[in-house]
Amino acid sequence: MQTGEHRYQKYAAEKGLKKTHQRNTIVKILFTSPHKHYRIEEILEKSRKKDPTVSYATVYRTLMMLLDAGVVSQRHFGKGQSLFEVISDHHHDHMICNGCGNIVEFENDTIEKLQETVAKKHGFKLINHKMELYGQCPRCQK
Amino acid sequence: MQTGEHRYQKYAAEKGLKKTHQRNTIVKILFTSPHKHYRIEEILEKSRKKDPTVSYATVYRTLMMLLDAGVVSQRHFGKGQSLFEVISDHHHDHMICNGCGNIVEFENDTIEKLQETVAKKHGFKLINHKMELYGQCPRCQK
DNA sequence: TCCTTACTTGAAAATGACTTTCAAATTCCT
DNA sequence: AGGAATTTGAAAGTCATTTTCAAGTAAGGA
Repeated sequence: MQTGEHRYQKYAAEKGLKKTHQRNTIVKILFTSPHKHYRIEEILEKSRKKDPTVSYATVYRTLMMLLDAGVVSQRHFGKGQSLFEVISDHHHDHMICNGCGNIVEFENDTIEKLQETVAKKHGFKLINHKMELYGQCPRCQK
Repeated sequence: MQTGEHRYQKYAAEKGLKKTHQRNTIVKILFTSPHKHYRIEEILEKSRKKDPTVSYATVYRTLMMLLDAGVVSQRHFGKGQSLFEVISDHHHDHMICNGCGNIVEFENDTIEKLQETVAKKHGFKLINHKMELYGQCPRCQK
């Protein structure tokens, strides 16, 4: 199995990317707290605590690079900014609370299989999918 | 069963909306060719053929009104402009071709039920969901 | 029909979230 | 150290909406 860090290193070597303090800082932040959905601004803030010279543009560019490297994925839940998350080994979908915005990850193999079935029925070759459930979390139901 | 036209009329009456030529034109276009996914620009063009005074702002505002009235829904497939479609009586999800951008609608009750199960397992009250399958349509696979 | 008031409209300016540009600063190979 | 190739931050540019505002209509009453 390959970790995201691993994949990033390989990608950087292949592309001949130079090691810069800013990029290291940003990447490290992503890898040391995975399983979270970050806005660009959030990553920028965290990065600046370690290296005040990091700019929005560099966070943005680093994220684009990591997307291309297949290390992170980008999501748009509802409106507003998009969120980035480090891709882990297990695929999952999201359930979002309309109230507090909290995001729960889940996986359901049966649904995955049915999606494949639906695609086949229409002659599609399924590449990827997006499934988001919106509702009220237990706390926000009161 | 209530048609979209019906729901719009009711909403307009409740809100005391005035009948204007522009709004009538826009709404009629939506209702006379349902089951399609329109960009704002597309609706604007079609409207202008019937009434050249229709502006982008009015199409936009009419769409927002219809969204609020529960007559149309708004979608963002990938990047770019969002699409609007008249809500029909049967719920459905979408399968989009990465090649030609063609959109196929489908429904799958089993998946719907499983989504409900997932939500319940996490204590969520499910309000709505988004499911999009991306892939290659038969034609684009060659 | 004529008023009056509230609702609408079109054009243009404003907004929000990215994206790209460009000159200055770094990295890294020799 | 020297120099070419990358990177960077700040600022300008894009794109798709969203809002503003002054002028233009419906619609209910006089």
